[in-house]
Amino acid sequence: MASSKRDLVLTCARELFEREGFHATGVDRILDKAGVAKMTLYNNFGSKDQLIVEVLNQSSLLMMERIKQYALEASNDSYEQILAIFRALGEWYQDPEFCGCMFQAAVAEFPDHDSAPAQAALAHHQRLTAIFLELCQKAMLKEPEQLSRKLALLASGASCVARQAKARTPADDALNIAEILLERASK
Amino acid sequence: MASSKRDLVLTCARELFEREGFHATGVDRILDKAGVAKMTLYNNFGSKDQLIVEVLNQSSLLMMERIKQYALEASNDSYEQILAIFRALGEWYQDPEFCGCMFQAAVAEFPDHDSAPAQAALAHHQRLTAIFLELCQKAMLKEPEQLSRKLALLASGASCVARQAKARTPADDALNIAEILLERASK
DNA sequence: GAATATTTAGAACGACTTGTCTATTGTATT
DNA sequence: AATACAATAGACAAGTCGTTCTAAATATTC
Repeated sequence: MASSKRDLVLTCARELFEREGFHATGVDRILDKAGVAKMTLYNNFGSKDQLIVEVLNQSSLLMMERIKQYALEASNDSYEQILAIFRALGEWYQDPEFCGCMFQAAVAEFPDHDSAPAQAALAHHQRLTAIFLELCQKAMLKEPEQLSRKLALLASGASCVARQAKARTPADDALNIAEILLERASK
Repeated sequence: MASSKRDLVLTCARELFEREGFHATGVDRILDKAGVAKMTLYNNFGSKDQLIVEVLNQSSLLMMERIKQYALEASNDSYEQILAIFRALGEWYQDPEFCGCMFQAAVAEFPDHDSAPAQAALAHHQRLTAIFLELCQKAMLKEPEQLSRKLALLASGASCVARQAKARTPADDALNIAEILLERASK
């Protein structure tokens, strides 16, 4: 299969970028992990920068799918689905593989606002906000735009704190705040 | 003055680290900006890593002083002082010099949890939480520990989102949530 | 003013980086 | 079986990085 090597590189790169950062992860380490020659990487992606962008885009779509699926499995009620997303965050933070949100790392490592990684991170946050917005509207909650922005802010904050403290406490706190916000927006 | 050169390097390094990141900022760029020879840096700090740590520690203390002072100038009431801190965040994000919270960048660029920069960032977050805790206790708010954790989470989340979107909206949203939380904890 | 530190500019070093080139091996497809 | 393509290992170039060293110039102290 032609694309299997490509996907392999993509996956290995994502794991290393997550764990050790983008700049700190050399191309050679990705190659070692993937067991692939250097030219296969450069033939498929052109450059490390482009590989980073593709990893970010793939990760965002993957994460969105997982979030949506998790919400659907948790409940049929949009209100409950929103809370389920925050419970999912708690489980994510408890995962020993968890090393913080990749997109927060991307904006930190590529501070130029116009850089492709920074824009990919912005797009990711907007996608997350859009998911919340859709659920807020379905649940007939008041001021859904502002509320979805707040929920996305809570998720970002929880991920940010969890990266430092490596506990589920931030997710619990965020969930608790989300419950309060939803309750107020429902009556 | 012996320490003036040292402080100059410290300040220039902080500005460059903030704007362009730690790894992306080479030692030579710091020297150019400070107008200082290479050996003055290495005689004063020993290494770039140590310079980073000192920059982080200095920045944290500086930020804490500013926050406390801002709160004191805003009001005599602890309750109002908490809200004033979130209003200060909004002004900070509007500053054209704002490039995101330095400590969030530090944990992203030094993912190793035991690294000195990561620990400095953790200490910074704990200091911020401690300030909130003190104010919550003075204001006689319910469950001050949990509440101060939540407030710190809000501040982190707002900084995180503001770095991407570069607007005061996240600060306004965080302030709004904080108002809700304080109201609930006061009655 | 002499002696002692400090600071300077700049060369040099070794380790690392991304990316390219080449020559060889493996693998499909016809 | 033969041709076309993909992938391999590894050397290589070119550049950047942090760090050290040296020798001259400057500042500080006695």
